[in-house]
Amino acid sequence: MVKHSDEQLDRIYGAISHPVRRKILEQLGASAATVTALADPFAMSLPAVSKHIRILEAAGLVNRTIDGREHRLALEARPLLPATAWLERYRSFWEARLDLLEDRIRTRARR
Amino acid sequence: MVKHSDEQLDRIYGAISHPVRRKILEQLGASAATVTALADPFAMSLPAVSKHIRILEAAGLVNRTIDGREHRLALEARPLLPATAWLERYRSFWEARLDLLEDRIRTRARR
DNA sequence: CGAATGCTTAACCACTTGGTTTACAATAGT
DNA sequence: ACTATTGTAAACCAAGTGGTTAAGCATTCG
Repeated sequence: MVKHSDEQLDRIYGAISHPVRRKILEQLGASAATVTALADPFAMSLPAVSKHIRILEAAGLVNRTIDGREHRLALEARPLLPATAWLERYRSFWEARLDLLEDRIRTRARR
Repeated sequence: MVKHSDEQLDRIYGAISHPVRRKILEQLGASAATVTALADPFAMSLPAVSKHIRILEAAGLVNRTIDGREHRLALEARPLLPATAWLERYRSFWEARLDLLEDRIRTRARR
C-alpha cells in the first residue's frame, strides 16, 4: 500500500529532478509535440532526449500516441497531484517560519 | 539566473525522490532529532543514513547544529517553496482534465 | 524504387547513487 | 584511565544516469 505510492513519488520526483525533463514538461504544457520538436531546443542528441521522454513516460507524466512514424507526446499532469500534495504538507512550516521572521522584525523595529 | 534556481530545483527534487529521505523529512517535521534517532526506523547502516542526511543538507532542507558529539538536525522547509511553486503551475492542467472528465460523465448520463 | 525523415535500439563510457564494511575521531559516562 | 556512544571518513561494489555514436526499422516523399 504505502510502498506502491512511495514508488510512484520516487518516479515523479526523480523525473522532474532534471532540468531537461522539466523543460520538456513545460513545452508539453503549451501543446503536444513530437520527439524531434521536443528535442529541438536542446543541444543534445535525439537518443538522449528519447531517453528523457521514456523516463517521463515511466513516471506516467507523458502519454505517447504513435501516428505513422511520428510519436505525439502529450502532458499527463494527474500524477503530479500526489507529488504536490506531499509538498503541501510542509507549507505550514515555511509559512510559520516566515511569520516568526516577521514578528522578529516588527519587535526589533519597535524598540 | 535561470541556471542557479534550476540547480536548486534539481537538488530539491532529487533529494525528495528517495523514500528514506522523505521519511527523514517527515520525522524532522515532528521534531528535530539526532542522526541515530533518525536512523533508528531504518534497516540500514548508520553511514548510509548519514549520507542521506548530507544530501538533504546539500539541498538546504536540513540544518545541522553540532552539540558535543551529537548532531541535531532540524527541518528547513523554505527551499520547498519554489519546488511547490513549480508544481502548482500544473494544477490547472489536472483540474481542467478532471473537469473535462466530469463533463463527459454528465453528458453521458444525460443521454 | 530509392532517398529522406522520425524515432528507437544497442553498445559504450564516465559519473553518480545507494548501499556495505572497516577504521577512526571526538565526546561522555563509569 | 578505560569504555561506550555518536558520528564521519574511506574504500569498495553493484546498479543507475546521462550522454555519445552507429546501426536499423518504419514510414513518407519524390
